Amino acid sequence: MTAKIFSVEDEESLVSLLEYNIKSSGYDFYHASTAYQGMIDIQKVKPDLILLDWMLPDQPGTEICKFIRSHESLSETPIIMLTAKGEEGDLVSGLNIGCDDYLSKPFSPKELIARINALLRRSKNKNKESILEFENIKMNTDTHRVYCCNKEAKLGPREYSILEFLMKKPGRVFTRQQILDSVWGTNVYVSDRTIDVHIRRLRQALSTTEECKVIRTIRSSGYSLDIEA
Amino acid sequence: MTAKIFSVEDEESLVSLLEYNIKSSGYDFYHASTAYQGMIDIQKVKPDLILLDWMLPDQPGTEICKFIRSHESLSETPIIMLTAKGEEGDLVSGLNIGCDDYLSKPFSPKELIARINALLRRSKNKNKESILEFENIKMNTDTHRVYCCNKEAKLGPREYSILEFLMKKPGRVFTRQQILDSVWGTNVYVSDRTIDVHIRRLRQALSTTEECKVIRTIRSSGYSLDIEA
DNA sequence: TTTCAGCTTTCAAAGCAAGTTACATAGGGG
DNA sequence: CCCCTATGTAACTTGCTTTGAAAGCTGAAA
Repeated sequence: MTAKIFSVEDEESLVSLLEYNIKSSGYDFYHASTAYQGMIDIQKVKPDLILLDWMLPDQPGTEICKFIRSHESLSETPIIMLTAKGEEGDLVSGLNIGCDDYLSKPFSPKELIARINALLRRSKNKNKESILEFENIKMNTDTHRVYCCNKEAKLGPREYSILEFLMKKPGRVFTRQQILDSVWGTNVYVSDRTIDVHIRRLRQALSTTEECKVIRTIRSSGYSLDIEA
Repeated sequence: MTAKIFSVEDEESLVSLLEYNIKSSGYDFYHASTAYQGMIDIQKVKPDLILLDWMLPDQPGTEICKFIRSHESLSETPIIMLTAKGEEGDLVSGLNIGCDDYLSKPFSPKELIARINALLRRSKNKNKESILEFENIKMNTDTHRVYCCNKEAKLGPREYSILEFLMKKPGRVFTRQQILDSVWGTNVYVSDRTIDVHIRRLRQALSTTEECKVIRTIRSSGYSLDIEA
Protein backbone atom coordinates (compact mmCIF):
# COMPACT_ATOMS: atom_id res chain seq x y z
CA MET A 1 0.00 0.00 0.00
CA THR A 2 1.41 3.36 -0.98
CA ALA A 3 1.64 5.85 1.84
CA LYS A 4 -0.63 8.88 1.81
CA ILE A 5 0.96 12.28 2.36
CA PHE A 6 -1.31 15.18 3.23
CA SER A 7 -0.11 18.74 2.81
CA VAL A 8 -1.74 21.86 4.23
CA GLU A 9 -0.21 24.74 2.36
CA ASP A 10 -1.50 27.97 0.83
CA GLU A 11 1.37 28.89 -1.49
CA GLU A 12 0.37 27.67 -4.94
CA SER A 13 3.88 27.30 -6.29
CA LEU A 14 5.03 25.33 -3.31
CA VAL A 15 2.08 23.00 -3.57
CA SER A 16 2.95 21.99 -7.09
CA LEU A 17 6.57 21.49 -6.14
CA LEU A 18 5.51 19.27 -3.27
CA GLU A 19 3.04 17.37 -5.40
CA TYR A 20 5.59 16.69 -8.09
CA ASN A 21 8.29 15.47 -5.74
CA ILE A 22 6.07 13.43 -3.51
CA LYS A 23 4.34 11.68 -6.38
CA SER A 24 7.72 11.02 -7.99
CA SER A 25 8.75 9.25 -4.87
CA GLY A 26 5.80 6.94 -5.11
CA TYR A 27 3.50 8.40 -2.50
CA ASP A 28 -0.09 9.54 -2.86
CA PHE A 29 -0.51 13.28 -2.52
CA TYR A 30 -3.46 15.06 -0.87
CA HIS A 31 -3.82 18.71 -0.26
CA ALA A 32 -5.76 21.52 1.44
CA SER A 33 -5.15 25.27 1.30
CA THR A 34 -6.54 26.32 4.64
CA ALA A 35 -6.29 25.03 8.16
CA TYR A 36 -10.04 24.63 8.36
CA GLN A 37 -10.34 22.58 5.17
CA GLY A 38 -7.27 20.62 6.21
CA MET A 39 -8.77 19.49 9.48
CA ILE A 40 -11.85 18.26 7.69
CA ASP A 41 -10.06 16.41 4.92
CA ILE A 42 -7.42 14.87 7.14
CA GLN A 43 -10.12 13.02 9.03
CA LYS A 44 -11.46 11.56 5.80
CA VAL A 45 -8.13 10.70 4.20
CA LYS A 46 -6.39 9.42 7.31
CA PRO A 47 -2.94 10.08 5.84
CA ASP A 48 0.25 8.35 6.89
CA LEU A 49 2.15 11.60 7.18
CA ILE A 50 1.21 15.28 7.28
CA LEU A 51 3.09 18.33 6.03
CA LEU A 52 1.97 21.51 7.76
CA ASP A 53 2.77 25.04 6.84
CA TRP A 54 3.54 27.09 9.93
CA MET A 55 1.65 30.10 8.59
CA LEU A 56 -1.75 29.58 7.04
CA PRO A 57 -4.34 32.19 6.10
CA ASP A 58 -6.90 31.29 8.75
CA GLN A 59 -5.06 29.65 11.64
CA PRO A 60 -1.45 28.77 12.43
CA GLY A 61 -0.26 25.27 11.62
CA THR A 62 0.23 24.59 15.27
CA GLU A 63 -3.53 24.52 15.71
CA ILE A 64 -3.82 21.68 13.25
CA CYS A 65 -1.04 20.00 15.11
CA LYS A 66 -2.94 20.16 18.38
CA PHE A 67 -6.09 19.05 16.61
CA ILE A 68 -4.39 15.98 15.19
CA ARG A 69 -2.73 15.03 18.42
CA SER A 70 -5.99 15.19 20.31
CA HIS A 71 -7.88 12.91 17.94
CA GLU A 72 -7.66 9.27 18.82
CA SER A 73 -7.40 7.90 15.31
CA LEU A 74 -4.93 10.51 14.07
CA SER A 75 -2.77 11.14 17.08
CA GLU A 76 0.07 8.89 15.98
CA THR A 77 0.41 10.41 12.52
CA PRO A 78 3.86 11.88 11.98
CA ILE A 79 3.90 15.60 11.21
CA ILE A 80 6.52 17.70 9.45
CA MET A 81 6.25 21.44 9.92
CA LEU A 82 7.33 23.80 7.16
CA THR A 83 8.51 27.20 8.29
CA ALA A 84 9.57 30.32 6.47
CA LYS A 85 12.99 31.66 7.16
CA GLY A 86 13.17 33.56 10.41
CA GLU A 87 10.51 31.55 12.15
CA GLU A 88 12.99 28.99 13.45
CA GLY A 89 12.97 30.68 16.80
CA ASP A 90 9.52 29.34 17.49
CA LEU A 91 10.51 25.86 16.55
CA VAL A 92 11.31 24.79 20.04
CA SER A 93 7.69 25.33 20.95
CA GLY A 94 6.73 23.69 17.66
CA LEU A 95 8.52 20.53 18.62
CA ASN A 96 6.92 20.64 22.02
CA ILE A 97 3.50 20.99 20.48
CA GLY A 98 4.02 17.65 18.86
CA CYS A 99 5.39 17.82 15.37
CA ASP A 100 8.04 15.24 14.63
CA ASP A 101 10.32 17.21 12.38
CA TYR A 102 10.53 20.51 10.61
CA LEU A 103 12.07 22.07 7.54
CA SER A 104 12.90 25.69 6.89
CA LYS A 105 11.99 27.17 3.52
CA PRO A 106 13.58 27.12 1.14
CA PHE A 107 14.40 23.46 1.42
CA SER A 108 15.69 20.98 -1.10
CA PRO A 109 13.11 18.48 -2.35
CA LYS A 110 15.65 15.78 -1.72
CA GLU A 111 15.87 16.63 1.90
CA LEU A 112 12.12 16.71 2.24
CA ILE A 113 11.82 13.25 0.74
CA ALA A 114 14.59 11.95 2.96
CA ARG A 115 12.77 13.17 6.04
CA ILE A 116 9.46 11.78 4.87
CA ASN A 117 11.09 8.43 4.31
CA ALA A 118 12.72 8.52 7.72
CA LEU A 119 9.53 9.35 9.54
CA LEU A 120 7.48 6.78 7.67
CA ARG A 121 10.11 4.20 8.42
CA ARG A 122 9.98 5.05 12.05
CA SER A 123 6.23 5.03 12.33
CA LYS A 124 6.18 1.65 10.64
CA ASN A 125 8.27 0.14 13.42
CA LYS A 126 7.71 2.74 16.05
CA ASN A 127 9.14 0.55 18.71
CA LYS A 128 12.60 1.85 19.34
CA GLU A 129 13.53 5.21 20.74
CA SER A 130 15.76 7.12 18.43
CA ILE A 131 16.97 9.89 20.71
CA LEU A 132 20.50 9.80 22.03
CA GLU A 133 21.34 12.18 24.80
CA PHE A 134 24.43 13.19 26.70
CA GLU A 135 24.86 16.26 28.83
CA ASN A 136 23.52 19.11 26.72
CA ILE A 137 23.78 17.21 23.44
CA LYS A 138 20.65 15.71 21.94
CA MET A 139 20.65 13.60 18.83
CA ASN A 140 17.71 12.32 16.85
CA THR A 141 18.83 9.44 14.69
CA ASP A 142 15.59 9.43 12.71
CA THR A 143 15.75 12.99 11.56
CA HIS A 144 19.54 13.18 11.75
CA ARG A 145 19.31 16.39 13.70
CA VAL A 146 21.64 17.30 16.51
CA TYR A 147 20.99 19.83 19.21
CA CYS A 148 23.50 21.35 21.54
CA CYS A 149 22.17 23.52 24.34
CA ASN A 150 18.77 23.50 22.58
CA LYS A 151 20.19 25.01 19.44
CA GLU A 152 20.51 22.95 16.31
CA ALA A 153 24.06 22.10 15.34
CA LYS A 154 24.84 21.60 11.67
CA LEU A 155 27.14 18.65 11.19
CA GLY A 156 28.59 17.11 8.07
CA PRO A 157 27.84 13.43 7.48
CA ARG A 158 31.17 12.26 8.81
CA GLU A 159 30.98 14.38 11.91
CA TYR A 160 27.47 13.09 12.48
CA SER A 161 28.58 9.48 12.29
CA ILE A 162 31.48 10.04 14.64
CA LEU A 163 29.24 11.74 17.16
CA GLU A 164 26.66 8.99 16.90
CA PHE A 165 29.35 6.42 17.50
CA LEU A 166 30.64 8.23 20.56
CA MET A 167 27.15 8.87 21.91
CA LYS A 168 26.38 5.17 21.97
CA LYS A 169 29.03 4.61 24.64
CA PRO A 170 29.43 7.92 26.42
CA GLY A 171 32.52 8.20 28.57
CA ARG A 172 34.30 5.36 26.93
CA VAL A 173 37.60 6.00 25.22
CA PHE A 174 38.01 4.94 21.62
CA THR A 175 41.25 4.78 19.71
CA ARG A 176 41.46 6.42 16.33
CA GLN A 177 41.57 2.96 14.86
CA GLN A 178 38.32 1.97 16.52
CA ILE A 179 36.65 5.09 15.23
CA LEU A 180 37.96 4.42 11.76
CA ASP A 181 36.77 0.83 11.82
CA SER A 182 33.35 1.82 12.96
CA VAL A 183 32.68 5.01 11.03
CA TRP A 184 34.63 4.48 7.84
CA GLY A 185 34.39 0.71 7.88
CA THR A 186 37.21 -1.74 7.56
CA ASN A 187 39.16 -2.00 4.33
CA VAL A 188 39.21 1.75 3.92
CA TYR A 189 42.61 3.29 4.06
CA VAL A 190 42.56 6.70 5.60
CA SER A 191 45.19 8.38 7.69
CA ASP A 192 44.70 8.41 11.45
CA ARG A 193 45.21 12.11 11.44
CA THR A 194 42.06 12.58 9.43
CA ILE A 195 40.19 11.84 12.63
CA ASP A 196 41.79 14.87 14.25
CA VAL A 197 40.42 17.12 11.58
CA HIS A 198 36.94 15.71 11.87
CA ILE A 199 37.06 15.95 15.63
CA ARG A 200 37.94 19.58 15.25
CA ARG A 201 35.04 20.14 12.87
CA LEU A 202 32.75 18.34 15.26
CA ARG A 203 33.89 20.40 18.22
CA GLN A 204 33.49 23.54 16.20
CA ALA A 205 29.98 22.62 15.12
CA LEU A 206 28.98 21.85 18.68
CA SER A 207 30.24 25.18 19.93
CA THR A 208 27.11 27.02 19.02
CA THR A 209 27.06 29.90 21.41
CA GLU A 210 28.60 28.79 24.62
CA GLU A 211 31.63 26.65 24.98
CA CYS A 212 30.55 23.07 25.02
CA LYS A 213 33.45 20.80 25.80
CA VAL A 214 32.15 17.29 25.58
CA ILE A 215 34.85 15.64 23.52
CA ARG A 216 37.79 14.69 25.66
CA THR A 217 41.21 14.02 24.20
CA ILE A 218 43.14 11.24 25.84
CA ARG A 219 46.64 11.75 24.69
CA SER A 220 48.17 8.78 22.95
CA SER A 221 44.92 6.88 23.29
CA GLY A 222 42.09 8.55 21.51
CA TYR A 223 38.90 10.43 22.19
CA SER A 224 35.82 10.03 24.30
CA LEU A 225 32.53 11.75 24.84
CA ASP A 226 32.98 13.07 28.32
CA ILE A 227 33.39 16.16 30.38
CA GLU A 228 36.89 17.37 31.01
CA ALA A 229 38.03 16.63 34.50
CA MET B 1 52.06 -14.62 20.27
CA THR B 2 50.90 -14.75 16.68
CA ALA B 3 47.19 -15.16 16.23
CA LYS B 4 45.83 -18.40 14.82
CA ILE B 5 43.38 -18.22 11.94
CA PHE B 6 41.33 -21.30 11.13
CA SER B 7 39.64 -21.66 7.77
CA VAL B 8 36.94 -24.16 6.84
CA GLU B 9 36.78 -24.14 3.07
CA ASP B 10 36.46 -26.78 0.38
CA GLU B 11 37.61 -24.87 -2.69
CA GLU B 12 41.24 -25.81 -3.21
CA SER B 13 42.22 -22.68 -5.05
CA LEU B 14 40.68 -20.43 -2.47
CA VAL B 15 42.45 -22.24 0.34
CA SER B 16 45.87 -21.57 -1.12
CA LEU B 17 44.97 -17.95 -1.70
CA LEU B 18 43.87 -17.63 1.90
CA GLU B 19 46.91 -19.43 3.19
CA TYR B 20 49.30 -17.24 1.27
CA ASN B 21 47.71 -13.97 2.32
CA ILE B 22 47.14 -14.88 5.92
CA LYS B 23 50.67 -16.15 6.42
CA SER B 24 52.07 -13.08 4.70
CA SER B 25 50.28 -10.99 7.26
CA GLY B 26 52.03 -12.77 10.07
CA TYR B 27 49.30 -15.09 11.25
CA ASP B 28 49.33 -18.85 11.65
CA PHE B 29 47.07 -20.63 9.22
CA TYR B 30 45.05 -23.77 9.92
CA HIS B 31 42.58 -25.45 7.65
CA ALA B 32 39.87 -28.07 7.24
CA SER B 33 37.90 -28.99 4.11
CA THR B 34 34.68 -30.18 5.65
CA ALA B 35 32.41 -28.95 8.39
CA TYR B 36 32.84 -32.18 10.27
CA GLN B 37 36.62 -32.07 10.24
CA GLY B 38 36.50 -28.39 11.03
CA MET B 39 34.53 -28.86 14.21
CA ILE B 40 37.00 -31.45 15.42
CA ASP B 41 40.13 -29.46 14.62
CA ILE B 42 38.82 -26.16 15.88
CA GLN B 43 38.52 -27.64 19.34
CA LYS B 44 42.13 -28.74 19.25
CA VAL B 45 43.61 -25.61 17.74
CA LYS B 46 41.54 -23.07 19.66
CA PRO B 47 42.04 -20.42 17.00
CA ASP B 48 41.76 -16.69 17.56
CA LEU B 49 39.57 -16.19 14.50
CA ILE B 50 37.62 -18.48 12.20
CA LEU B 51 36.83 -18.14 8.49
CA LEU B 52 33.80 -20.16 7.46
CA ASP B 53 32.58 -20.94 4.02
CA TRP B 54 28.82 -20.61 3.80
CA MET B 55 28.54 -23.67 1.58
CA LEU B 56 30.42 -26.78 2.52
CA PRO B 57 30.08 -30.29 1.14
CA ASP B 58 28.62 -31.89 4.25
CA GLN B 59 26.91 -29.15 6.27
CA PRO B 60 26.32 -25.43 5.88
CA GLY B 61 28.78 -23.10 7.59
CA THR B 62 26.02 -21.87 9.84
CA GLU B 63 26.07 -25.22 11.62
CA ILE B 64 29.71 -24.71 12.56
CA CYS B 65 28.77 -21.25 13.70
CA LYS B 66 26.11 -22.59 16.05
CA PHE B 67 28.50 -25.25 17.23
CA ILE B 68 31.17 -22.72 18.11
CA ARG B 69 28.82 -20.35 19.86
CA SER B 70 27.48 -23.13 22.05
CA HIS B 71 30.88 -24.30 23.27
CA GLU B 72 32.09 -22.58 26.39
CA SER B 73 35.73 -22.28 25.47
CA LEU B 74 35.11 -21.25 21.85
CA SER B 75 32.04 -19.11 22.11
CA GLU B 76 33.89 -15.80 22.05
CA THR B 77 35.93 -16.57 18.94
CA PRO B 78 35.22 -14.08 16.15
CA ILE B 79 33.87 -15.60 12.94
CA ILE B 80 33.95 -14.28 9.39
CA MET B 81 31.57 -15.93 6.94
CA LEU B 82 32.51 -16.25 3.27
CA THR B 83 29.61 -16.36 0.85
CA ALA B 84 29.35 -16.86 -2.87
CA LYS B 85 27.67 -14.16 -4.88
CA GLY B 86 23.92 -14.32 -4.68
CA GLU B 87 23.83 -15.74 -1.21
CA GLU B 88 23.85 -12.33 0.41
CA GLY B 89 20.13 -12.54 0.92
CA ASP B 90 20.63 -15.10 3.63
CA LEU B 91 23.20 -12.99 5.37
CA VAL B 92 20.74 -11.40 7.69
CA SER B 93 20.12 -14.75 9.25
CA GLY B 94 23.85 -15.38 9.15
CA LEU B 95 24.55 -12.37 11.28
CA ASN B 96 21.77 -13.38 13.62
CA ILE B 97 23.25 -16.83 14.00
CA GLY B 98 26.33 -15.25 15.39
CA CYS B 99 29.04 -14.55 12.88
CA ASP B 100 30.77 -11.23 13.35
CA ASP B 101 31.37 -10.24 9.76
CA TYR B 102 31.02 -11.58 6.25
CA LEU B 103 32.60 -11.25 2.85
CA SER B 104 31.12 -12.01 -0.55
CA LYS B 105 33.25 -13.88 -3.06
CA PRO B 106 35.12 -12.78 -4.91
CA PHE B 107 36.78 -10.56 -2.36
CA SER B 108 40.11 -8.82 -2.37
CA PRO B 109 42.75 -10.35 -0.12
CA LYS B 110 43.46 -6.86 1.11
CA GLU B 111 39.92 -6.49 2.34
CA LEU B 112 39.97 -9.87 4.03
CA ILE B 113 43.12 -9.00 5.92
CA ALA B 114 41.68 -5.65 6.93
CA ARG B 115 38.63 -7.32 8.41
CA ILE B 116 40.69 -9.96 10.17
CA ASN B 117 42.82 -7.23 11.72
CA ALA B 118 39.76 -5.30 12.79
CA LEU B 119 38.09 -8.27 14.44
CA LEU B 120 41.24 -9.38 16.22
CA ARG B 121 41.71 -5.86 17.52
CA ARG B 122 38.18 -5.83 18.78
CA SER B 123 38.36 -9.20 20.49
CA LYS B 124 41.62 -8.31 22.16
CA ASN B 125 40.02 -5.44 23.99
CA LYS B 126 36.82 -7.29 24.69
CA ASN B 127 37.20 -9.44 27.73
CA LYS B 128 39.43 -7.31 29.85
CA GLU B 129 38.04 -6.04 33.11
CA SER B 130 37.47 -2.37 32.86
CA ILE B 131 37.66 -1.49 36.55
CA LEU B 132 40.89 -2.13 38.40
CA GLU B 133 41.01 -1.49 42.09
CA PHE B 134 43.64 -1.58 44.80
CA GLU B 135 43.43 -0.02 48.22
CA ASN B 136 42.21 3.51 47.59
CA ILE B 137 43.16 3.53 43.91
CA LYS B 138 40.46 3.02 41.33
CA MET B 139 41.14 2.80 37.63
CA ASN B 140 38.64 2.65 34.80
CA THR B 141 40.26 1.40 31.64
CA ASP B 142 37.20 2.25 29.56
CA THR B 143 37.25 5.91 30.37
CA HIS B 144 40.96 6.07 31.16
CA ARG B 145 40.26 7.84 34.41
CA VAL B 146 42.10 7.17 37.64
CA TYR B 147 40.86 7.96 41.11
CA CYS B 148 42.84 8.07 44.30
CA CYS B 149 40.95 8.52 47.54
CA ASN B 150 37.91 9.38 45.40
CA LYS B 151 39.65 12.30 43.77
CA GLU B 152 40.60 12.12 40.14
CA ALA B 153 44.31 11.87 39.50
CA LYS B 154 45.73 13.35 36.34
CA LEU B 155 48.35 11.06 34.84
CA GLY B 156 50.42 11.31 31.70
CA PRO B 157 50.11 8.46 29.21
CA ARG B 158 53.25 6.73 30.39
CA GLU B 159 52.35 6.94 34.04
CA TYR B 160 48.93 5.63 33.18
CA SER B 161 50.37 2.61 31.42
CA ILE B 162 52.76 1.84 34.24
CA LEU B 163 50.01 2.03 36.81
CA GLU B 164 47.74 -0.16 34.72
CA PHE B 165 50.53 -2.71 34.45
CA LEU B 166 51.13 -2.74 38.19
CA MET B 167 47.42 -2.84 39.02
CA LYS B 168 46.98 -6.04 37.09
CA LYS B 169 49.16 -7.91 39.56
CA PRO B 170 48.99 -6.01 42.82
CA GLY B 171 51.64 -6.92 45.33
CA ARG B 172 53.89 -8.52 42.80
CA VAL B 173 57.36 -7.10 42.30
CA PHE B 174 58.50 -6.15 38.82
CA THR B 175 62.02 -5.33 37.76
CA ARG B 176 62.64 -2.20 35.78
CA GLN B 177 63.29 -4.37 32.79
CA GLN B 178 59.91 -6.06 33.07
CA ILE B 179 58.20 -2.73 33.27
CA LEU B 180 60.12 -1.48 30.26
CA ASP B 181 59.28 -4.57 28.25
CA SER B 182 55.64 -4.34 29.06
CA VAL B 183 55.00 -0.63 28.87
CA TRP B 184 57.51 0.48 26.28
CA GLY B 185 57.59 -2.80 24.41
CA THR B 186 60.59 -4.98 23.82
CA ASN B 187 63.40 -3.87 21.57
CA VAL B 188 63.08 -0.26 22.65
CA TYR B 189 66.21 1.14 24.17
CA VAL B 190 65.61 3.43 27.05
CA SER B 191 67.63 3.85 30.22
CA ASP B 192 66.44 2.03 33.33
CA ARG B 193 66.67 5.28 35.23
CA THR B 194 63.81 6.63 33.18
CA ILE B 195 61.51 4.35 35.11
CA ASP B 196 62.53 6.04 38.33
CA VAL B 197 61.44 9.34 36.98
CA HIS B 198 58.09 8.07 35.90
CA ILE B 199 57.56 6.33 39.20
CA ARG B 200 58.18 9.59 40.92
CA ARG B 201 55.71 11.37 38.73
CA LEU B 202 53.21 8.64 39.30
CA ARG B 203 53.61 8.90 43.06
CA GLN B 204 53.28 12.61 42.83
CA ALA B 205 50.11 12.39 40.77
CA LEU B 206 48.59 9.91 43.18
CA SER B 207 49.29 12.11 46.19
CA THR B 208 46.19 14.18 45.72
CA THR B 209 45.48 15.41 49.19
CA GLU B 210 46.63 12.86 51.65
CA GLU B 211 49.74 10.79 51.46
CA CYS B 212 48.99 7.71 49.49
CA LYS B 213 51.89 5.33 49.53
CA VAL B 214 50.97 2.45 47.35
CA ILE B 215 54.09 2.06 45.26
CA ARG B 216 56.73 0.19 47.15
CA THR B 217 60.40 0.33 46.23
CA ILE B 218 62.23 -2.93 46.59
CA ARG B 219 65.81 -1.90 46.71
CA SER B 220 67.95 -3.53 44.04
CA SER B 221 64.93 -5.32 42.57
CA GLY B 222 62.26 -2.99 41.36
CA TYR B 223 58.81 -1.80 42.27
CA SER B 224 55.47 -3.20 43.27
CA LEU B 225 52.02 -1.99 43.99
CA ASP B 226 51.76 -2.63 47.68
CA ILE B 227 51.53 -1.03 51.06
CA GLU B 228 54.83 -0.25 52.71
CA ALA B 229 55.71 -2.92 55.22
C1' DT C 1 80.93 7.14 61.43
C1' DT C 2 82.35 6.73 56.84
C1' DT C 3 81.79 4.99 52.42
C1' DC C 4 79.58 3.59 48.45
C1' DA C 5 76.15 1.69 45.58
C1' DG C 6 71.77 2.34 44.49
C1' DC C 7 67.70 5.25 44.54
C1' DT C 8 65.31 9.80 44.13
C1' DT C 9 64.76 14.33 42.56
C1' DT C 10 65.40 18.10 39.53
C1' DC C 11 65.96 20.22 35.20
C1' DA C 12 66.18 21.54 30.47
C1' DA C 13 66.26 19.98 25.93
C1' DA C 14 64.30 17.10 22.48
C1' DG C 15 60.51 14.61 20.85
C1' DC C 16 56.03 13.85 19.65
C1' DA C 17 51.01 13.91 19.63
C1' DA C 18 47.31 16.81 18.91
C1' DG C 19 45.46 21.24 17.21
C1' DT C 20 45.00 24.17 13.42
C1' DT C 21 44.90 25.92 8.95
C1' DA C 22 45.00 25.62 4.09
C1' DC C 23 44.36 23.26 -0.03
C1' DA C 24 43.29 19.81 -3.79
C1' DT C 25 39.88 16.84 -5.20
C1' DA C 26 35.67 14.49 -5.87
C1' DG C 27 30.82 14.14 -6.13
C1' DG C 28 26.09 15.91 -6.23
C1' DG C 29 22.72 19.28 -7.35
C1' DG C 30 21.03 22.86 -9.78
C1' DC D 1 28.58 22.54 -17.11
C1' DC D 2 29.45 25.12 -13.02
C1' DC D 3 29.12 25.71 -8.13
C1' DC D 4 29.16 24.15 -3.68
C1' DT D 5 29.92 20.99 -0.08
C1' DA D 6 32.29 17.33 1.91
C1' DT D 7 36.47 14.93 2.53
C1' DG D 8 41.14 13.71 3.20
C1' DT D 9 46.04 15.15 3.16
C1' DA D 10 49.79 17.95 4.05
C1' DA D 11 52.28 21.44 6.44
C1' DC D 12 52.83 24.15 10.25
C1' DT D 13 52.16 25.32 15.28
C1' DT D 14 51.61 24.46 20.01
C1' DG D 15 52.29 22.68 24.26
C1' DC D 16 52.74 18.64 26.98
C1' DT D 17 55.52 14.43 27.61
C1' DT D 18 59.50 12.03 27.69
C1' DT D 19 64.11 11.51 28.48
C1' DG D 20 68.86 11.28 30.26
C1' DA D 21 72.33 13.74 32.83
C1' DA D 22 73.58 15.16 37.00
C1' DA D 23 73.02 16.39 41.68
C1' DG D 24 71.19 14.95 46.08
C1' DC D 25 69.82 11.45 49.26
C1' DT D 26 69.62 6.94 51.86
C1' DG D 27 70.80 2.82 54.03
C1' DA D 28 73.79 -0.98 54.83
C1' DA D 29 78.25 -2.64 55.59
C1' DA D 30 82.74 -1.98 57.24
